[in-house]
Amino acid sequence: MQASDLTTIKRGAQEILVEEDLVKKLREGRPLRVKAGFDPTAPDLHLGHTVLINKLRQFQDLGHEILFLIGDFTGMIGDPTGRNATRKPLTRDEVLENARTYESQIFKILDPAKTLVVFNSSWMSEMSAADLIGLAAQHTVARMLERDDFHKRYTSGQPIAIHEFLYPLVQGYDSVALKADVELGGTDQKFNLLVGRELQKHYGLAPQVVITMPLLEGLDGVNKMSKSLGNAIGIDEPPDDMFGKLMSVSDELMWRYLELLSFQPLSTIAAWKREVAQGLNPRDVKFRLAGEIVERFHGAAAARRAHENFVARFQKGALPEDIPEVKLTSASELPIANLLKQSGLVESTSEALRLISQGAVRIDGERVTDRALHIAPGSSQVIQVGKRRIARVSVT
RNA sequence: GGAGGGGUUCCCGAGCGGUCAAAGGGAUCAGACUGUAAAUCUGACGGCUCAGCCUUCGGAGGUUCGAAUCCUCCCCCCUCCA
Repeated sequence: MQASDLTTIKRGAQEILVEEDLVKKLREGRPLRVKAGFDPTAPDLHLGHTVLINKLRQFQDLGHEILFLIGDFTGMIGDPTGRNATRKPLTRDEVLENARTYESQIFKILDPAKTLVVFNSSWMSEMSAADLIGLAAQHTVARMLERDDFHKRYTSGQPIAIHEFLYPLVQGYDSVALKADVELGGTDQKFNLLVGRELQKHYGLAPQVVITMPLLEGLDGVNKMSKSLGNAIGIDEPPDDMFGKLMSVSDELMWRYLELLSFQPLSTIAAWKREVAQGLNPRDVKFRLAGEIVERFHGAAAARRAHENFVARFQKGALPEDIPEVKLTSASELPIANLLKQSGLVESTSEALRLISQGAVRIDGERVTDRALHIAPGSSQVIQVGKRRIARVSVT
């Protein structure tokens, strides 16, 4: 083991439990079995998820073996206490379909040759009721209640279904079945990851090292990145959107993104920090960040084009290259507010009128000031609403 | 099974008979500025055939000139006791 290996592993990690164990395992000089578990639900990965995947990638680069575990067993049972009552158990086919989607997404970061995708149903569905009860006997209710969310729910009187206690045990048992040396997870997974350690000891294995990764903040810089909060950057997003969203990250948050998302060495990032302190525009560092990330998911050419488009559009105010075309039909003259709504540029005529009075609407570059403006059929023009909504609208 | 508390506009959360399309905060959007879709400041933020009108405060009825606010029934969530 090289001293630098440990530095690489520690980068960005929230916690390593227990670091001495990790050092010991690394010293053995064999490829370690590094596990990370994922839901079998339809993956729609965003950059927040890639923090963990990047860490897996670093392990690969150091010669270790990745066990990409898909938790299909629990997914196929379904979780009746889930907030969403309509949440249905997934079928075998859906799980396989989702697994394929995972692969297509994660292999933009991971090396397929060093990644083993495994399903926990392959050992869990073999388990008998007696085995399961035996597994459950390895843990006590009091210890389960130590988990923060269980504790909160219990003390505030919210229900906890029995099977919810089983989920951490199943996840922990996965580590037993896989003989994992290391397991990675988000900080929110700490408890479950530690259960894996306990269970491995019970089953006579060396306990895995637990590494927790921080949850990446979303574009707002406050909440964790999540699709439902609308502050996420999806890894399948078009290059221009991805680039623009990364540019919209605040100057402070940019450094966090660099630490957790960039593959640039920490020494390089430190050098950039010094440059900014000496007067370099933080925007230019953000360009580097945005360029690297877009390149990772879309390739170098797309990254270059996204950069050029961004400069043209937001620094020079040019129109984007691909303006969506909208065709409307109308027998008579169309009030501007209705035209905006029908073209999908705004959600309601009320919003349209509001935006016009705020000076946000432009037709062929000319600001619209007349709320009552009518557009005659047979015309075609480029309409902008704010900086980012734009369409070529023709009325026939 | 018994006793309480609560369901308000995207979210949190005020309001408790008229002045309520409903305070305040968050999110979002726009404008200004700029170094960028950073930061900051200002404004907007239910819908419509838009200086007017229509529909919202868990659901259905009712009282009243007038209800998010009062009454009745119903649905849902939570707490305590059993």
